[in-house]
Amino acid sequence: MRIGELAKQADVSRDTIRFYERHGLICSDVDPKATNSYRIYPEDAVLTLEVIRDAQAAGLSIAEITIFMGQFMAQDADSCDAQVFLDARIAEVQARITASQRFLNMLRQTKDALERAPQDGLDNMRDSGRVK
Amino acid sequence: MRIGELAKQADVSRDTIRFYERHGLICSDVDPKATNSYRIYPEDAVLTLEVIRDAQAAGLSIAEITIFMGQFMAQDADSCDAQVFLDARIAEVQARITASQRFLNMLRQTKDALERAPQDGLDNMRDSGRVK
DNA sequence: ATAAACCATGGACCACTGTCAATGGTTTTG
DNA sequence: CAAAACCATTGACAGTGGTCCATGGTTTAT
Repeated sequence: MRIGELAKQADVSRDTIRFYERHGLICSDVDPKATNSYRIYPEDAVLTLEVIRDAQAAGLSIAEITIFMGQFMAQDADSCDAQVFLDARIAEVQARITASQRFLNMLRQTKDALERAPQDGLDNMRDSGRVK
Repeated sequence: MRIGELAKQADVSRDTIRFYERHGLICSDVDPKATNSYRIYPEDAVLTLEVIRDAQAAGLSIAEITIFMGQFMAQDADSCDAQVFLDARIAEVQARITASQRFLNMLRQTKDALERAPQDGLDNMRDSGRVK
């Protein structure tokens, strides 16, 4: 698959793919029996890009995702470092999900308060959704 | 409360507080009967900073959080715009949580695979956690 | 065969979210 | 009272995650 096709299937820009590749997130090679310098991407690059999207949504940096991909793909997983890394990421992502859900509740309460009293502000909501 | 105290209680840097204030996320005023130019923050600024943290974890930008704070606090909530805004944020945050949970599962599966076979890579996991 | 669409490379540029340093004033503390 | 700790303002700097443009080559469609 060439970059344009991959970009279309994964719904990211060509430049983003190249950016990821520069950072070691995805790989490609050149068709050895081709005269051009076009890069060929494996079919599962689409899946990889989807994982990257999820990982970013979960708050990981490009550098962290690169490490994760290495561990996910690796034959040579250094299990000690990997355990430490994975445990840290798991804890962080859990914390982020918890915080996100807390904030989601605030969004919903704000919306509800607004629906109940569209004309006179949110005063009816005061101290109803406060923590502690 | 002065900025240093707020920074300590909310566990953010003074500069970050000033940055947020410049962007309209928090407010302060000067003690009118004071000779200095020190800014005074209300007690609930600590809570505000906690909400900001959650909102950032949920993926909102500073600009979006500013809008949300305005709607949360506002007497003058323009309910039509606010509804649209809140619905969009709710959908986005839900999507991010879902993606984060998907990625969290990958992290856990990777960790489990590593624990089960620390020495010979992750090949035992191949095609076990794939979607579809 | 020629225009339109694609590709690679390199580097400049961008918005965002802070952080730091310099300068000069104020308060607190020993 | 003097040093240490605090404060405000300004503006420069930094890291992250891309995006855009120019140049020049290749493929595809008409």
